[in-house]
Amino acid sequence: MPEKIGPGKPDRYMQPSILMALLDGRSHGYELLQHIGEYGFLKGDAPPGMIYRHLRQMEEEGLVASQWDAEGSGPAKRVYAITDEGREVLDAWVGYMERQAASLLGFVTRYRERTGG
Amino acid sequence: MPEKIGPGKPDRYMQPSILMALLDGRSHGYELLQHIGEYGFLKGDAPPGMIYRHLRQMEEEGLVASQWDAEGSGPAKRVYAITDEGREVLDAWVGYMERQAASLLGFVTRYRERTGG
DNA sequence: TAACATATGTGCACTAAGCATCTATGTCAA
DNA sequence: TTGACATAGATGCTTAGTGCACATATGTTA
Repeated sequence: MPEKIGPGKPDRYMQPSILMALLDGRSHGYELLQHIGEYGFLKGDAPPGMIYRHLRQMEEEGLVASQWDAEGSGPAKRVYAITDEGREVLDAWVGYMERQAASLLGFVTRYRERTGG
Repeated sequence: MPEKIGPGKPDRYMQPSILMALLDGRSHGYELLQHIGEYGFLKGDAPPGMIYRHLRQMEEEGLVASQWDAEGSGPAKRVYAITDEGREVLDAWVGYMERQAASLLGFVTRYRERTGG
């Protein structure tokens, strides 16, 4: 399970961002697009194609579960919810992110000490 | 110049690690291999092929400069030194890493508040 | 002289990103 | 009533970067 997190995955943190957003309740791709930027890991908006691919891959891995929702206005939505396994993976991600933050701050400190800036 | 740093580059931070190590003085690939793990961004050792490719690409970009050193024991080494441009890029990296650490800690805090753990 | 450590590289398969594009559906205004 | 627009989901293609195995060369030492 811990092989699912951490590098070599890039530092956009799409997966934990999606899982985190789903902690607040079920949602669908198009809606998630507009919220996962809040965490500060994306420059602009996430490319739309990206999030759908992530969601489907995460469903294959059992981290989220989806069902179609044709209610409401507009076209049908594929609505996702986080699973117990998703919660575990998110927890592991948070641990990794904490360690990563510590490494980053250590690096920054080391640099400032050397350059006196 | 700021396009050279940040995502989509992965979070192994090879480039800033190499530049940082070269702040302490000129060095060569094989030696750098054994030191850049100290910063905490690599699981085990960096794959040897990786570092040589990075060094040559960084030389193309003008961040480091090399010359052959046949002195001393063992085979000749290609010894690298950081350039002024390399120093600027490292400085930009450090700024990026500081912001990244802040985002990470923000994410972690948000998670802990939600889950109470 | 064969094994080993040092030192630098190349080749290939795989993954993920980035971007453009495509499909479909519902809404609303001219 | 049809054409524009917003919503929603998905695919195709190119490129970048990784990971791993392997190749090459030189000096040291048993």
